[in-house]
Amino acid sequence: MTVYSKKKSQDSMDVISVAIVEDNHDIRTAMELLINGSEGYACIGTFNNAETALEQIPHLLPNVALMDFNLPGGMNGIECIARLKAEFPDMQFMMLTVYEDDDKIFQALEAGASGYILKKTSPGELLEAIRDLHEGGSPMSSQIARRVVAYFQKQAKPNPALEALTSREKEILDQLSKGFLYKEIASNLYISIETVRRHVHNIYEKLHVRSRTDAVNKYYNR
Amino acid sequence: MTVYSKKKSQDSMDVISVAIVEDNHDIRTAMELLINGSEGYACIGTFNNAETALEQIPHLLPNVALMDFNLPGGMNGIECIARLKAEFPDMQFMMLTVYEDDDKIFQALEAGASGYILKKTSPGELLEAIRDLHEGGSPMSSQIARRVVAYFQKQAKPNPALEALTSREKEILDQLSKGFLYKEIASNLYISIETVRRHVHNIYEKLHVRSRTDAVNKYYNR
DNA sequence: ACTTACTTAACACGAAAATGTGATTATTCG
DNA sequence: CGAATAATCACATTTTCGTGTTAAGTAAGT
Repeated sequence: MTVYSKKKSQDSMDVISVAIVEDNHDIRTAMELLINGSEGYACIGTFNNAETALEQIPHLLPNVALMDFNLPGGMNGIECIARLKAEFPDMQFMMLTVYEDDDKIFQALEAGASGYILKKTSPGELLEAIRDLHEGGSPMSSQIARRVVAYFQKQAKPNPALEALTSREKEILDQLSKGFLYKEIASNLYISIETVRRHVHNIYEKLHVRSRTDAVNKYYNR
Repeated sequence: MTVYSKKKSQDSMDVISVAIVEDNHDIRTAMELLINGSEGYACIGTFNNAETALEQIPHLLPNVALMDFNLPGGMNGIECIARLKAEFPDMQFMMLTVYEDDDKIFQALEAGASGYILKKTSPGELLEAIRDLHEGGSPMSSQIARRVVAYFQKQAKPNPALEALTSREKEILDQLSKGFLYKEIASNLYISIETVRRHVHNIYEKLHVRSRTDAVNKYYNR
């Protein structure tokens, strides 16, 4: 579990205000004590459920909010982050959980969490991660980072079926994907609409689809 | 905050073989000396350009390749990674550069780099990053991680125009995006095809589009 | 010189989609 | 309780799309 921090930031030692949303009493109290016992950090609020947090945090306006995933009641930490982030885009959220699976990670990041660390993280590293987050970093273990990177790489590689298309066909497909009518494509590429039809037909055959939408979906790897 | 689990390689101290692709002679030699001088690491090849690396690395098969961005000759480090990764998916690539801008980062990750660290990284951290990479992590500074996360979040936020759609309309749009015919949508949702037609019509009006493809493009925020 | 593949083009037919207009139930909300 | 919104169904017309078939000119490679 390594977090490389760009700068250790002893310079501007302004106090970072922190809120904690965590249902487990022991963990919550331990974190509160840790944060309040460390210079440069202040825990200004703790909550054991999302609903209360959602109500109080807008008044407290902490710099950083630590969020557990599982919370009692109808709302989980992800949803709680999403709502708060929508209203306070500058507030920084750190997901603090035991889950390491892709779904949870991506959901959290999409909801607006910028940091994602595991509960087994040491007190020292937690403090460092909080500061890191506050200063514009995205603290996460390199294991977590790998998941995110893998997602990137998966997204990047195009459907190999597209390679079977000729350059002209790719051009046509690109026009199709942009929603142009056949006659528009024909006029854009200075060819007859019948030729467009033929190309489209060949494209559909090669991609094994029977409609524009399916072809475009393959084009975008969905 | 209980368990302290430092993922140092306590288990098998197998030697990690490393190749270096870097045109600057001083940096290259310094890294080579660092790696060969450290237990558990072996530098089995160094190259000052992409072409030679592309030719030799397939014979050396290092565990990890450190890649500079700027290289003399026609090929840069990104392209070099892309080609090698395509042939050797298990080989791990670390981008080692001075650039911190989004484009370079994303390009490197898409090409297949799993680690991305800056040249100013300390020798100790470099070694740690190499081992980390070899063990399945994605070492990167939290600043770099933030860029990646930001990309995620940007991708996530849906087109606000979609909010104007009713839940039923969103449901229809989702079916449209999957390429279903009207009659298939009708049967999937247990409604008449005429109702589907009507919903589609309303959707198009709200999204200001005139075709399925345009609607789907808006749905996917394109 | 002879394939093979790509691009271009035309015509016809039926299926599907888009447009326009109208109308009947639920549901929600002040 | 009314009013607004959402969801449902219907019919007619026009346009676009998908498919089948045929074929000529070009470029690349054996």
